[in-house]
Amino acid sequence: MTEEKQDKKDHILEVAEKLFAELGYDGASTRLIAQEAAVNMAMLNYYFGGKEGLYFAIFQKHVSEQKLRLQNLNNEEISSFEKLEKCIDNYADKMMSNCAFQKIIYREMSLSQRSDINKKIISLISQNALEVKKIISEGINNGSFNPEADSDMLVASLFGTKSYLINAAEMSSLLIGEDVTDPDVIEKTVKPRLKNHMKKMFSAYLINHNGNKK
Amino acid sequence: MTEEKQDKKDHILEVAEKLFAELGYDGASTRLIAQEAAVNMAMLNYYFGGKEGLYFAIFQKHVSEQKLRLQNLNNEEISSFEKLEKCIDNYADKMMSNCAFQKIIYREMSLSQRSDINKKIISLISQNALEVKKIISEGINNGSFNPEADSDMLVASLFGTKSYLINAAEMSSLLIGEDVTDPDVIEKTVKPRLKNHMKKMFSAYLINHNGNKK
DNA sequence: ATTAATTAATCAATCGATTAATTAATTTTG
DNA sequence: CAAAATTAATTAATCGATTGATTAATTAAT
Repeated sequence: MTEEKQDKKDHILEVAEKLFAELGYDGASTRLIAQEAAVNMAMLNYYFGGKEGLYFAIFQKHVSEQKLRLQNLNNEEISSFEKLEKCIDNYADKMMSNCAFQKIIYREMSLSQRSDINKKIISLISQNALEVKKIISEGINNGSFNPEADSDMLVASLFGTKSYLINAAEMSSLLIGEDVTDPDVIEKTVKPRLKNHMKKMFSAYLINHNGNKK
Repeated sequence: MTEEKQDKKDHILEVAEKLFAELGYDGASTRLIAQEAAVNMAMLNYYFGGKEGLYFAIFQKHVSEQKLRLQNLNNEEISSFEKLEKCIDNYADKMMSNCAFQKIIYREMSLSQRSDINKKIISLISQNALEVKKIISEGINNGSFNPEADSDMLVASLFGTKSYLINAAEMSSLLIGEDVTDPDVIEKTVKPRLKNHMKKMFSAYLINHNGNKK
């Protein structure tokens, strides 16, 4: 029964995440979430203590999942650029599985409310961002990367490009000429193009930087 | 009196834009907007026909303002990269004046509601995005840009980097080590670094692309 | 005198949350 | 092991608060 109960909670979390991503925090009413998850509205409060608790639980889930992943990368003995390539692949690969959550995150981050949630987001995302920054800084320090490179802006470009593709999906679709919310298109078009683009561009800027005369 | 009335309407629009950016559409109640703008709540409906009308009016204002600006760029007889540099400067310079509106735009674009507003946004933003894409495509076609470059992804990187800095301001502040919502910091630090970063990176990738052996 | 602008009070609708009642599951006990 | 007792899970109905919008009355402008 504990397993069934957990399945039920997980199902609610899934439905809620999808609806929060589509409609926003206020737009996704508890009534709609309960209806869509086929549970009584009072169960949301019974399980999660309220709407905010449900919202929190979604973040908790992703935090714990992420902690498992984010460990044995920076230990490997490979070049700085190979590390960076792994980061690029990693974030591009999570494109589909994390799509809804990413929408929620960036939307929440752009709001000046719920500062407790905001702090949670920062501590969650900052791990990734600071890790990437560290890799770039290392590359600069050990002389393999362009010494003029701006590690902060590079992080902004890496994360910003992906978030633009996902959060501004309608614009991206217009640009690319295909529906970038279609899983097939993401897998066969967006992912490979994003990976290739980031690697080539970063490589040209960080490694083959022989055009700077000054 | 018509002038006074227009000033009043403009003032309401300013206050509303700020509050919508900070708190989101649902978070900014008409009561709060009216209070903050020091007008009676009923005036919002009297002037704009309702909350949605007020929201619409903000978009209308920016659309009409933009149409004035977006004309005599692509006519100039300068190199493709110089055009691209002008675009970079242009979007970086609008960073402060457009900050609140950009938050609203990207948040709205990531939501699956208000499709009428969404279309307005797409038609507004797509002009800029497609213009940049056109410049890059031209550069590729006339042989001055890296023929392997992905114009769509480059647009995503340009717009995505800026939107990351603004919409994920708390993350950016953590990265950079300064408060990127502070106008002084934007002017003296963020703007020049963003401009320099985008120009250098695009230059390395699009022009000095001699590291590709295949 | 007529229209426009502004106000305070109020409307119905929706929201998240809670209640009390009922059913299911689990534990205790004889 | 089975009946009773206790706890957990689930439901429908309802609560107060807040929302956007509207009204009727008042003031200002034409």
